[in-house]
Amino acid sequence: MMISIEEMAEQFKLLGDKTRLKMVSLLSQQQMCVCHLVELLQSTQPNISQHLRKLKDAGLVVEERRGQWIYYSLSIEDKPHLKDAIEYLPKVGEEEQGKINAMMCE
Amino acid sequence: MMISIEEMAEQFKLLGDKTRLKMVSLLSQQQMCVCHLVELLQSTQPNISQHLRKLKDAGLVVEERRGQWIYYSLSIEDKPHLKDAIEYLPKVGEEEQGKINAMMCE
DNA sequence: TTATTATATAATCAGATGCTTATATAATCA
DNA sequence: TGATTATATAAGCATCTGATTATATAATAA
Repeated sequence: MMISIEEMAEQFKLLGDKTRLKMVSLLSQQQMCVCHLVELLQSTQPNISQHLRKLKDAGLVVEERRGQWIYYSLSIEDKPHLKDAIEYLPKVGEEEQGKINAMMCE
Repeated sequence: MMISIEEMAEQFKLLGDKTRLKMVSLLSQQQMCVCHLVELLQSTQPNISQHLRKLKDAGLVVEERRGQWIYYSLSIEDKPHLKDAIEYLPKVGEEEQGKINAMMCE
């Protein structure tokens, strides 16, 4: 089934917010829980949760609970139009990557 | 110069509206003047003009006057992240293509 | 010149959007 | 059990956005 132009517009709209696009960029490198995104994006937990909800409703991310934490990961294997675009997103800098590594090892 | 994530978000936001995405889809096949888009999208002239203005401000389209008409065409050769995504846009159907051909020959 | 056609711009407005604050739910720990 | 931690949801609000209507500008035709 071919994707409709309306559905594609909805997906682009989700990427059209810099907070969400940054989230997608981070999740394209590795799965993360909400608290990781809150810290990396210097935002609030409800704000990140609400953005994740929108991404999840559109099928762009999937969640997986592990104890208290819920890990989110990108789900775009079946969305080539997004996959290509996301590959052009700037990668995180060294400093930020350091923060990510530190968080992931805790 | 690498494109920033903010700039990419701005561009995705422009594609995140179904009227504009349809315009981009049509312009990806051939250049058109405002009146063509108005007819094909069954919209009003000011509405189409204002969407074109936003696309132009972001550098996604360029204009070229020919007499009374101003032809717009897509300008994404230098934007690979958009180019790939746009190639996945559904192509117009036979009926619509017929309308386009008829308009272009007048 | 005046009338017509094509396009742009401005003003308005209803509805959508993103963020904050407060609260609820769920898992874990003591 | 109660306390803590992680996450989700709901309400409120200021801002943004897309569409309409009215008007302005520019090119062409009579």
